[in-house]
Amino acid sequence: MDKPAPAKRTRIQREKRELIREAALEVFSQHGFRGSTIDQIAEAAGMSKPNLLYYFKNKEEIFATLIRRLLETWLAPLKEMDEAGDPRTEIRSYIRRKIEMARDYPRESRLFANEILQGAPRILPMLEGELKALVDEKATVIAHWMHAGKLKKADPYHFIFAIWATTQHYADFDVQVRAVLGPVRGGEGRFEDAARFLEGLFLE
Amino acid sequence: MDKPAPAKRTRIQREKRELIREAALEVFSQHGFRGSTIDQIAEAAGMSKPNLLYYFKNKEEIFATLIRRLLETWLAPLKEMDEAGDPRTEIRSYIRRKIEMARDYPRESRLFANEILQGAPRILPMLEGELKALVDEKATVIAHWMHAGKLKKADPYHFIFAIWATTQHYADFDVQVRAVLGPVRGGEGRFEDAARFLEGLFLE
DNA sequence: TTAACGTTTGTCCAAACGGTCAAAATTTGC
DNA sequence: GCAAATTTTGACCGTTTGGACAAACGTTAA
Repeated sequence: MDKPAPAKRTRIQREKRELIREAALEVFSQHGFRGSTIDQIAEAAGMSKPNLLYYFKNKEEIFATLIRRLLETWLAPLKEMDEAGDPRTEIRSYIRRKIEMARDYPRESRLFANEILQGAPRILPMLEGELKALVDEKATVIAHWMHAGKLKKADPYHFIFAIWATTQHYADFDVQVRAVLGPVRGGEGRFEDAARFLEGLFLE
Repeated sequence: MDKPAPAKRTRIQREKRELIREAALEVFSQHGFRGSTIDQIAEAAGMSKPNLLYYFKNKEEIFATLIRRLLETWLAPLKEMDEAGDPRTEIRSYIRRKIEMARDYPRESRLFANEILQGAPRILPMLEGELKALVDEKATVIAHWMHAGKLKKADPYHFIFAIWATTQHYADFDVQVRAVLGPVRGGEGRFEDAARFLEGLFLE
């Protein structure tokens, strides 16, 4: 009789919850939190609203689990940046991974952008905690690389911001990018073009 | 007895409409279109909902006038880029202007970002028309500068995208930037730091 | 077979929302 | 000073929305 509150989930619960998350990602990333309705998500997941609410307590909770998972995905590429590796190779790989994410997971990128735009009401603590700590660490690494003459000297924090901004731009502002590039240059190749351009920009 | 449909507006109408636009910018830029209510805007403007609706037919129309004005502001800095000027000076000025806009008009930037994120439902034609035309023109100018050896060679379209992305990042992702930089480096000086970094990035 | 448990649905509700309207209050032009 | 025009307000309406609930349906394992 209990709602699925504890972690002991049945097979159906695991499947349906995943189905709902997928549908919610689709809807939330297109319309934002307040712009999305439970009905829309339920329909996208192929079930009725009360049925959906059997699996998630409320709209907020669906969004919360989505954001929680998103942050993992989001921090992963930066975490992989290895102090022991070759600086230029590491930066190049990081840019590549970020551009691939913009291409393959644009919905996640937009969801994240949406949340930050609204002032990050639900993830501010994580930005000030986990994210800041990670960036502090990697900024130090980058600073060392620059000091050793392996990279052009610059502010490592703004260097990271610039990589974030430029790569995510191709997911978040995709409509604008395609509108400006037109049907020819705005085709599938645009991500490869972008990657090449960004490598040149950030690595001389 | 007529609603303010024609252009002949009274003093009060001009003042109140401006007041509403200001309030609407505040609210829309924080919550997006669907996340904002007429009541919120009315309260921010210090008037009742029916009173607000005396000046604007509906929510959509408030948003429309805001977006229309926004696009002017938005294209202005790029328009000012002068083929006859010194390339490096022109680019530097453009970056400066964009960073100043991120600092002084973050609400406009967020409103714009919000609209694009949702797929630009209301301004797609303008992106494909006016904006594309302007970028095409300026990309040609930049390409000439690069060809003449005045700037490092790169794809001029992605060059422009990168300037947009990095500068607007400081308005749209301000919360994140401040969270990561912390209270010390995240103070007022962050825009100046950003400007210096970006000049270095884009001009060698 | 059947009892217990898990899942799904139809119905319903209260609050929030966009927007209308007529009447009251105020301002303006003569 | 007054009539006409403009501005403001309170009350109201239909719709959408998030969410509750009990009843019905399905599954599983003793």
